[in-house]
Amino acid sequence: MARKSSADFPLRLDNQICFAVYSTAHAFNRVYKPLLDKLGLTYPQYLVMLVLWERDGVAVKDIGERLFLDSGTLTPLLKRLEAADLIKRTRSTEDERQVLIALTAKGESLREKARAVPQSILAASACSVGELVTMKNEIVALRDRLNAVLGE
Amino acid sequence: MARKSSADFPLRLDNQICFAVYSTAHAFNRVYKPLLDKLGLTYPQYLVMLVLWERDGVAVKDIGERLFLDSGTLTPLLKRLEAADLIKRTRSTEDERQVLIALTAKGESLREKARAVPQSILAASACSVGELVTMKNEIVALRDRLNAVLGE
DNA sequence: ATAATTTATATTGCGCGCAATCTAATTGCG
DNA sequence: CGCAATTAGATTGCGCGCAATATAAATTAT
Repeated sequence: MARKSSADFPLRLDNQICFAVYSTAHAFNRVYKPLLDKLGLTYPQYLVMLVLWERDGVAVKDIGERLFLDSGTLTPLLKRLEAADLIKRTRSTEDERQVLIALTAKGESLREKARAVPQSILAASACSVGELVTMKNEIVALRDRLNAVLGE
Repeated sequence: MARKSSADFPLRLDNQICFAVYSTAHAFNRVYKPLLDKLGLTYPQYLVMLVLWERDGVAVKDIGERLFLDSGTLTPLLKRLEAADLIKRTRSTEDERQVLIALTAKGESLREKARAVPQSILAASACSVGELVTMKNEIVALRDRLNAVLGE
C-alpha cells in the first residue's frame, strides 16, 4: 500500500503552494519594510521606481503591464510618488489618453540609496544566488502559466 | 571573461525573486477569484476556513499564527465570516481574553463545495503534483528563513 | 494580595489590489 | 467622413495587511 502523499489531502493548508507563495510574499514584505522605510517607499512604490530606474518616461500602462497592476492601483500610488517629488506625471501630447511618468532629480538620486536593498534581502534569504535564481525562474514560469490561463 | 549573471544587476526587476513571488501571489489570487466567488469567500477568508476545516474551535491567535496574520486583519475578517453565518465567535470562559472560532452548520457544509477548488488550481498551474510539491517546499523553506530573520 | 508585566483581541488609519464604472481620446470600419 | 468600438486613465467602493494604540484579562513579581 502506497504512502499517503500530500495530493491525498488537497484541502490541507500546508499542502497548498498558493499559501506558500502568499505567506512568502508577506514575509518578503516584512523584511523589506524597514529597508524601504529609509527610502520613504512602500514595496509597490519601490517596484514602480525599479521600473523607472530601468526606463524613464514610460506610460502608466507600461508600468502596469510590467508589474501586473491596473490604473485603479497605480493612479493613486503615482500621485503619492508625485506628492513626494519622486516623479512627474504629464499627459502625452502625441496621445492625450496617456500619462507619462518621469523621474525627478530626487527620484533619480534615490537610486543610489536603493542599491543597498538587494544585498540586505539576499542576506535575509540565507540562500545562495544560484539557488535563488533557480527558484525565481521556476516561480516565474508558474506565474506565467497561471496568467496564461487567465488570458483565455 | 565570465558572462554577466543576474547577480550583476541587483536592481533589475526581473532579477528579483521577491517580485516573482509577489506577482505570482497576485496571479494565484486572480485564478482563485472566480472559484471562490462561487463559495462567497475571498482568498484570505478561504484560508481561515481551511484552518477551521482542519481544526474547529480554535482561538483567533491560533489562526493568526497559522496564517501569519494579526488581529488587525483577522478581527474584521472574522466578523464578516460571522455575518455570512459561516462561523460563530464566542469568548472563552477559561480565558476571557480569547475569542474562540467555531464553524456553523453552513460553514461545515461549505467544505464539500470547496473540494473542487484545489483541482482547478492544479489544472491552472499546468504542472505535475510532484513539481508543485518540490517548489512548495523550497518556497516554504525560504519563507521560514525570512521569518527567522524577522524574529531576531 | 497588590502592583507590574504580559497576553489576546479590538480599533483606527493608511496604502494597496481589484472590480465596476466613467470620461475622453484614438482607432477602425463602412 | 462619421459613427462604433477600443483604449488610457481616473474614480469609487470594498477587503485585506499592518503599524500603532487601546482595553481588559491573565500572569508574574514583590
